[in-house]
Amino acid sequence: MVVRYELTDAETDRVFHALAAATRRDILRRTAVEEQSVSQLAADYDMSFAAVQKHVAVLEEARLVIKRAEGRERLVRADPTVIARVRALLAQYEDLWRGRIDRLDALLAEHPSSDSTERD
Amino acid sequence: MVVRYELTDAETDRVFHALAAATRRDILRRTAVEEQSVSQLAADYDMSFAAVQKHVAVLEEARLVIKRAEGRERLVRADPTVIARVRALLAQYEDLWRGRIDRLDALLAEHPSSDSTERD
DNA sequence: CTATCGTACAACCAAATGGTTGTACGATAT
DNA sequence: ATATCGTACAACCATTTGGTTGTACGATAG
Repeated sequence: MVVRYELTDAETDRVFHALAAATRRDILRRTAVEEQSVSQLAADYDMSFAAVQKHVAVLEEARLVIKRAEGRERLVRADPTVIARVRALLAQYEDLWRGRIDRLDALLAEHPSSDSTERD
Repeated sequence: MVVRYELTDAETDRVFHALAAATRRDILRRTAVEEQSVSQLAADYDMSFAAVQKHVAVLEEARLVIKRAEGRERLVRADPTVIARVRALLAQYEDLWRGRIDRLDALLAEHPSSDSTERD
């Protein structure tokens, strides 16, 4: 039995909110390709370092990126696990539309459930 | 050649923002299963009719739902096409992470492109 | 040791968000 | 004809968001 973590409503809110800004999506893309320090990221945007720092924090709270310390730098890298869960959630909406839903836990989609079986 | 509509940054912002609230995700689920009037939707939430109306408007502006008039009612139904595009976008982030990107248009992900080939 | 780099964080501000109530108006039911 | 239902929309308000600048502090370079 694979313990598949389900996102709560609040977590899902945070993830979609984090994805709802082009700068943050860009940061996600860049850190998906390669780990980047906050100042490396900040260098390419037309806003203050502190602003970029805040965008990274939003991504971090949504657990879309992970930050680790290396000397005085903070290296940011994308973590695809939450993205995968969100993709699965969106797929469920499409399945609902197609009338493809039969399993109860799919109907309960977003509502808290302890665990379920892996399929992906 | 399949004309595949790509979402602009602003459109993507709107879609993710629309998805970043549990009430709106619930409306999307309900209208994915069956067309619902605005007051049918509103009946089940602990907020004013006007508030629900606004949530529906946000979903509509993101083109996640379509509203049609039937007598004095406005019937809302989910439209899965934008969802599908967003799922594809998220899949690209995962692909970036896995180093699976080889085609140029995938690297340009979100940036405006006239058309591309269908694969889904 | 000192200067600087990378970061963290607080305070502040304008704009957007998410709720409310009130008014208006066409469609329907009596 | 009148009352009511379903909706639209404006005005208002508290909170959140997304930016700013300024200060502080550990890590590194000279």
